[in-house]
Amino acid sequence: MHKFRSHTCADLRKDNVGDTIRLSGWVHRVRDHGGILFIDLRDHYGITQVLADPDSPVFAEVEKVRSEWVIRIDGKVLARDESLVNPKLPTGEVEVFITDMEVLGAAEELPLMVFGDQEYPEETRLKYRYLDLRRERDFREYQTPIITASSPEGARDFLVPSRLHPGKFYALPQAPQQFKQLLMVSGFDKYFQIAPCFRDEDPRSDRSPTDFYQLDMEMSFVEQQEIFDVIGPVLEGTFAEYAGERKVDAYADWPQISYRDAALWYGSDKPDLRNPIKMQVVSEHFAGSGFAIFAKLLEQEGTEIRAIPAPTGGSRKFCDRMNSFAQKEGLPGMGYIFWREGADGMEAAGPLAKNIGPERTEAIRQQLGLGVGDAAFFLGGKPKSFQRVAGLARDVIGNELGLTEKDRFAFAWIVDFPIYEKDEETGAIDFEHNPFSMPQGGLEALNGDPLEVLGWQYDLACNGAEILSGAIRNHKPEIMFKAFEIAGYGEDEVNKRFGGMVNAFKYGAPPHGGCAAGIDRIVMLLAEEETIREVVMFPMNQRAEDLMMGAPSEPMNEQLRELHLRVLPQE
RNA sequence: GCGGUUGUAGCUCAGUUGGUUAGAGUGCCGGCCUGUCACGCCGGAGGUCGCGGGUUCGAGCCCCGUCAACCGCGCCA
Repeated sequence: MHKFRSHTCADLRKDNVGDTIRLSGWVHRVRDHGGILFIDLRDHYGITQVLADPDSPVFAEVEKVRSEWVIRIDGKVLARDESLVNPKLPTGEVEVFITDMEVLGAAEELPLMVFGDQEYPEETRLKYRYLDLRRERDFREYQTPIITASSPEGARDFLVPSRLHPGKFYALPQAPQQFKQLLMVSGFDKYFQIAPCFRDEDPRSDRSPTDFYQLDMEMSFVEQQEIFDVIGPVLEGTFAEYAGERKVDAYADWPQISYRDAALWYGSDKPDLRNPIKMQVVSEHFAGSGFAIFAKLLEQEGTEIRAIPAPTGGSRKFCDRMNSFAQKEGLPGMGYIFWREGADGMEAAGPLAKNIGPERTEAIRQQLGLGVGDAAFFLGGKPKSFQRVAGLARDVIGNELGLTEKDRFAFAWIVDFPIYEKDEETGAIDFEHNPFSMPQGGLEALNGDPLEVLGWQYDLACNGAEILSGAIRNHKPEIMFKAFEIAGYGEDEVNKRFGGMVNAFKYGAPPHGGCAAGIDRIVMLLAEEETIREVVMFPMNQRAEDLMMGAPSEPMNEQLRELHLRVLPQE
């Protein structure tokens, strides 16, 4: 017989009754009745109830077993009496009478219970990840990080010192970006990879601090829409596969929204379209009105008043709560109007309505299409100053009023991103996203106002998260040099940083484009988890530390000597 | 780098207005129990209240500092 098992803990059925078998696994749960003792024995595949009584030659040893010990048992498969069948277990019609037992691995008192639904703080779960992982089942695929080569992408590199070239460093690739573009230049036409990406940036709850995976693809001789038509159905199918009862919007219905419109309507470049609220510009109703704060504001250049309609939000309590929400987020406040049933029919309430008078208030109501029981919130200033908070407020309003649909995956392509942005403090022009995108209008467009130039560049948003981004690439060296020049990088600098790729473009590069989807983030959405750590096998904590392995750690002196490195003491 | 929240038994948590010996559940140890499947019943052990300082007759609770975890901003596809 096999040293550890003849069957897994999910195998045994009525057909096996009478068989002598061998199982190995973890002690999931012990129920000791004195004269009879039950153990739920667990392995990766399932659970089988095994038992012993004083007739078993190893009864005394079985009594000593505790949770999470690893044991091997030999025994005889018995049918359970009909009244004793456990319908919760696939193996519930049988049980195994223990005739021999070996302790393969005892366990100390556990810092974290594998059994049950008790929740544990993340620090505990990460430090004892191997125990935490025992609590989950049904894994189908495993991934571990793979270190490959280097490629600058805009984020901070992870550096790896070179032993053979003292003073030089490798870097881990932030994305396979340049390599896949080089493959297009080679003529391979279509490429995909599930690619590890390494970035040394400060963590967020939805962003792994060191490495993550992308479903990466690239195609030659295509335009933006063709890329959508390839990756869209793949993602729709992927979501549908794992969505269960939840609704997945059909690819054909995914809207394409310009970056500018997304900012205006949703206050975000990754809008959650499960929420039906769409913001609108209502400046005209406040210009020269009796509400001095907004009226004065509008005299400055580049300012706007925007409204967030809130159907069914028409109570003072709710409106005040949203106002203090805005204040908590650092704005002076958020004005509001709400409409209620008055003595002579509908009346508008709230301080704003009094200030601007009934005619302007009514014009706003009509523009926003609101009625009795509804409310609207107003934010003013330069859009950049309040847009983010407006987007957050839209989320909160949608959720609190129950307007945002649950159990649905809603997608939106965000297109027409500007290529450049202006630094508010220094006034310098820099790339808004990565520098590899083709400007709409080509070289000619770069001769005008850089801030007006849009790129063939796009994201895909799902339920308020960015799950994919991509572009038609800039494959023409002369356009590339010009694009970098506008951002303040000379030819030398471009050659130094992206020389390999720019050089390749000189030898017959096809037009090409592609995208990369964030796999970890997609899994996070499907699993409805709030943090990326829940869907990563061995995650780092919020400070980019591996609590289980104790990484990062100090190197040994000999390692440093070999690498010709010396560590400077911290300031 | 900045801001917020949290830190009490192995683990998850409660702890009132500052007042006697800091509690519960679970786990652990001992006893009882032959049909449980979150088994049940009885008993017991287990505490640097994150750490340091201060206020007070008296601090888990108030104040200051510090450390750690998490969340957010800056940063970043």
